[in-house]
Amino acid sequence: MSRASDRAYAMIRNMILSGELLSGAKIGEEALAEQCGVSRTPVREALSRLEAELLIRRSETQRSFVADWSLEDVEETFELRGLLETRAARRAAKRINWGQIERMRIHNEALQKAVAADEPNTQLFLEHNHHFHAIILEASASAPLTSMLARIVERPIVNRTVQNFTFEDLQRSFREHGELLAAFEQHDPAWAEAVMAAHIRRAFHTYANAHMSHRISDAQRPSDTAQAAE
Amino acid sequence: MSRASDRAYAMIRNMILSGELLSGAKIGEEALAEQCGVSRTPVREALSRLEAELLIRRSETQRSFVADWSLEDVEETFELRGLLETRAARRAAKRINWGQIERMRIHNEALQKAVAADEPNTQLFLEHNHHFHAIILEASASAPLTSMLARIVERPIVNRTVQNFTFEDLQRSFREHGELLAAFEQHDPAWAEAVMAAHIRRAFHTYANAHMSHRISDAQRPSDTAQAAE
DNA sequence: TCATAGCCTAATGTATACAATGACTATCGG
DNA sequence: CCGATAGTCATTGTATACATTAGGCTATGA
Repeated sequence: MSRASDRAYAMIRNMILSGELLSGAKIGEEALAEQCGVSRTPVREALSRLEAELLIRRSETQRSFVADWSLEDVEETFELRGLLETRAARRAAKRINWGQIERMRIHNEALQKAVAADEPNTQLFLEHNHHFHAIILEASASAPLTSMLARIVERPIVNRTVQNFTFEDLQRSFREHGELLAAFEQHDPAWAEAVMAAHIRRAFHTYANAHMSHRISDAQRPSDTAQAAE
Repeated sequence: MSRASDRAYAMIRNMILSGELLSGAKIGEEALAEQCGVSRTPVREALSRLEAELLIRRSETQRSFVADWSLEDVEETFELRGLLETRAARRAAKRINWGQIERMRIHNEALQKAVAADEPNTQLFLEHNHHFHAIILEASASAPLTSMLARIVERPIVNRTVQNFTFEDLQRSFREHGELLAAFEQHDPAWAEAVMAAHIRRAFHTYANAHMSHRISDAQRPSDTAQAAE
């Protein structure tokens, strides 16, 4: 992959998710290029990607702004994600093989260890969580579905959500993954679908609750959360 | 909007959909730039968009190829589109206002006139069809949903499909739109959803049938559209 | 004092030149 | 004769300079 444009993408996304760039703030290509230490060309490419992920909004005249997500937008996004991941789970349940299940199991255990340690490693949790869900997509064997879920919005939202997870939330996530695995072992599409639906719906409520209570403190502290690029 | 990159986008998409560029064919930026009469910069932007729409596939090493869609991929895409448009219809039924319904009605009548004339104007049909569905999205009042449906795949597929529509197909499409309007007038989400689901499902079968019967003749004639000299 | 028009500034769109990287080929050694 | 390696060619990635366009600011007139 291209080094400069990826760095730019990661840095800008980081700025947005960490709150360094406020919602609705105007974004200048030149300024970003300087901050990222690259030219405008890769910055423009990064902005395109971020726009596709809905992290950036463009005015009629092509000026870029940080997208301002209402809670309704976030809920709708969760529901769309639910729609698609649910479908992926159903397809995967029919097609998944032993090797894939085993890989999922490994990631799920690693994911639990990451947060069970004395010092929970959220970053590592996200890493394994991502792989876990990626294998489901792989097993769903649908290029259009994969492309849709891979590109749009989901991950930023997931990441933001997990920042707000408590220890119990993380444990519950781990258990729900276990149930998914059971459904996959049985190759039971209906079960897998249902578990996935609940999994994502719960995540939304966790997000919503945390969002409500943290909203004020978020505005006050400039945020220290680091974000991993792909 | 940017003139050059839009032209490039339109031209390249056209080449792909018309079959001038064969499935799996390698795409060179330089060559395309020359054909489109623009520099590589807007071509690169166009390729990004086309990649997001899954009309172009990129190798691990970033070389571009025309995507080769299996019938299964197309079906899956139709189902995903159905999932999303169905949802949009449901939301729209609750929120749509009289003005929007009226605009839809106008487009639907124009759309019928376009193909009822002595010489059916498919292009015009598509234009009004697009507006008709765009108003539903507008009425659904969901930014994430709109973005998802607007960007990904749908339109190219729709266009390819309509190429295969017979006169009766087009008339039926018109009538189904009418039924959608009735559901919207009643603000009946369940009805709107059901009609939309049927509308899209029928479109898929029309596509599939036409695809089947044309497949052989397609394979036999080596494509009468010349490949550009290099 | 307010509104409008024109200029000026700043930001985006495009072209081109250059750098880096992958692919292909030819030659040399086994 | 086959395979591997190195060198060359083609293609993509990045930077920069230039064109174009939107938006704001100021000045002038009513």
